[in-house]
Amino acid sequence: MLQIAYIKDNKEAVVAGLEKRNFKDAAAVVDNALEIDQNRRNVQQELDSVLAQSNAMAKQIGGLMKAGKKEEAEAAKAETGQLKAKSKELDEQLKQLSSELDEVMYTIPNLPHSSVPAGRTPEDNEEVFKHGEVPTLHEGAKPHWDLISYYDIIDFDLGNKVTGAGFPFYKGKGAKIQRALINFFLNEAEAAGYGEIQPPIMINEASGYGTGQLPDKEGQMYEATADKLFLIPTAEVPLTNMYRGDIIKEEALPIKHSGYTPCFRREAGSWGAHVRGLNRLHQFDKIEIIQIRKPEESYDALEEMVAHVKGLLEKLELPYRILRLCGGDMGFTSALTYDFEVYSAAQERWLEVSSVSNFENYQANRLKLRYKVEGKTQLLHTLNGSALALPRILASILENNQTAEGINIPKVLQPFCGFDKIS
RNA sequence: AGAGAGAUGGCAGAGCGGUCGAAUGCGGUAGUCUUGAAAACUAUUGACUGUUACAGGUCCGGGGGUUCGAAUCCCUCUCUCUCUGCCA
Repeated sequence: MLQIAYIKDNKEAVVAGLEKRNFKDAAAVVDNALEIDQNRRNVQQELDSVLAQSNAMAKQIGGLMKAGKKEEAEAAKAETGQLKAKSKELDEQLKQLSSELDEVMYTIPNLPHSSVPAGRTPEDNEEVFKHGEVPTLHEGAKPHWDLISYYDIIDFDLGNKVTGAGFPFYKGKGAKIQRALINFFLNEAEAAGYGEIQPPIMINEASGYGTGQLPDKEGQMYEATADKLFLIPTAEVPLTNMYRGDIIKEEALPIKHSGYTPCFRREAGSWGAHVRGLNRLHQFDKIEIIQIRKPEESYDALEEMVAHVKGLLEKLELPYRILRLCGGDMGFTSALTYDFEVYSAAQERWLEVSSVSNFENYQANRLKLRYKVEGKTQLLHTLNGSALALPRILASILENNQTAEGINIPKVLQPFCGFDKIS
């Protein structure tokens, strides 16, 4: 979340930033937060002075007891009753105000970076880069959902039977190409300096709050209610929460990790042609990369991550474009997001395969993730990106590389697969 | 899953109702000595909040209670360890 002190000092910029995001009633929400904060501080100060008084009294009584002056001690005791009542009352007010402030602060999204275009919908996103040729497909080319059943490599019906919609089985060469993609992506990440992590795929509530899935988006996660654990929607959650509450030593920076995990998303309320086949699943595999950076380095790190993802797509020989998301389309916690989209030739549309974001200190503030500069603790910046999510990559490989004789496997994947064609 | 023990500063570990934000050791930082390093010695070394600055306040796993006063007593939750059971 944002820091209230920052809002206090930069009120106008904050309101302007929120408006760029089309955040409703920005000025009123900000004013409300500042007012609650002011009240909170007033109560805090009053409470502090009451506590200071009773601490002093208690010490005095202690001294008197030691000196054996029983009567004086008893007299002093009698005086403390009022202070006690007062502090209890103030303490309750303080708790009330603090939780009110938290509630408001949790509803305020991150401020967009200056380069973020204004806008409301995906149409307002700005295309900043494009690469590769859209292939011309042979007569009778099919979308991937037809290809996978024709070649019997991914089975949705079986998934329906055993689990439910959106939980497919990968079979034979389908399973092998998954494994190949995972290895390829992890190796590439390792080579780019991202230390490989295999994190848990369930997280507790505190972690959900840390990266911003909670308190708002619990409906997006599968929950194991008996233990109050959640299946992760992305490896970002465990990878970033590794450092929750930490004060990082400066020499340990930058921190760079990769992690492969299955990801689970309930995707409540999505259906239709655009979510057919591999386009949207409840369980899918993804390699995530994250960075934890000093504030002044975070935008260079973002570019570095963008370059990494570009490299992956180019090695896979997929046509892609990069969008800078507009204020209205950006995630709640992000300051700047680049989406990567791969062209899917048979569906004749762009599919989002990666989202690379700088959260600046928005997540770090919730996480209390800091480092020390010249003796002072300062919030770090967190970044993450998909590198990459498998299903749509697989969809476009299948669609773009299909021929009348079968589907060609991209060269870089062949050593991992052990075959060069699905036929 | 059952029984027992425990949770204290970066780490180890004392404290078990009053001046304890917390002994001591290790580690870290700075200095003295040294050509340099090591050793030794000296000093310093937690976080949060707050103030222009000082002051003040909070934090000894989390939450609640008893008390004038709690790291210390009570309740509760969570976690860890040991033994037994089960198990990839």
